[in-house]
Amino acid sequence: MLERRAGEHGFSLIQTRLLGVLRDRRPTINELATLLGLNKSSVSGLVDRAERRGLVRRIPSAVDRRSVQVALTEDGRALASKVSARFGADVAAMLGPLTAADRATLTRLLSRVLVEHAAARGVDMLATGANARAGDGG
Amino acid sequence: MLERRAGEHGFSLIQTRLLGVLRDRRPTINELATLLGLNKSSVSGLVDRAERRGLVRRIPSAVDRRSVQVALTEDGRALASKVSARFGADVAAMLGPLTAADRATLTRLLSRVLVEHAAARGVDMLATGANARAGDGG
DNA sequence: TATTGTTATACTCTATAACTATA
DNA sequence: TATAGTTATAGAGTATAACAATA
Repeated sequence: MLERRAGEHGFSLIQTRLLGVLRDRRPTINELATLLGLNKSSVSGLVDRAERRGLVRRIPSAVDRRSVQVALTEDGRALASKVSARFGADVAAMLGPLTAADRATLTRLLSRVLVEHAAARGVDMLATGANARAGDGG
Repeated sequence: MLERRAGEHGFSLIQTRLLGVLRDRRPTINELATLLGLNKSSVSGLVDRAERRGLVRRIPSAVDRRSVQVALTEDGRALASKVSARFGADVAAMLGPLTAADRATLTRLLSRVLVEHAAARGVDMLATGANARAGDGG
């Protein structure tokens, strides 16, 4: 569903993940590669294409002249918010048939599965707040 | 997780979906395009690459000489089974932390959400048996 | 005329390896 | 020497449009 919503705005799942990751970070290319699980050269091209569309920009690092920081533009932030909101509405609609009590149960069980799955891989989802955001690539 | 398991055997998610779809069907290129949600020219290339690896073969249709049927080879079937089994084990391990009762509850609630979501799009999951198979592209 | 599948073309996405600028 | 990022290259995956063969 996220991919379909992104497609409505003419961009891909990985571009959506890029925008999502940048909503609360200003990472370097290397950090982005780790966050997205990609090679740094892949990220370089990804950022090129997003920059060409005016969604992100490269900011030279003040402390290390080899390095750049990648940040959302206003257009990029607006697009990320719109796609995220629509995706959230999709999920809400999908859960509509359940009673409120069943939705609460489902949320509790799934959260536990996901948190423990992440913990088994050394990621503390409760600490980062990643569990509260949709489409952030985490 | 499915993509990661597929990657262990050197192939992609879409190739895995192709093999999964072919486990109980022998569709034409056009039918595959509908099943996978792709353009027929994309499917033509997809089948080319799978055929080059010996995983599928093209069988000329007996009734329409324009048409071909795509079928798994023995190698393709073995690979599909192996990836499917590993993915099933991944899911089982992920649900391990839950009690048996919680697993049953989660299964019941998720099944209902998915079945109704499919029904809203005109797909009867209970009739096709698609709900009983992992990695079949449905 | 219409349909099936392939091919030509163009673009995104991905990785590896080589490169540059800086550290 | 080591690291950050880019570029060259190669390949998969995708769509559109044009095409050949068949219906």
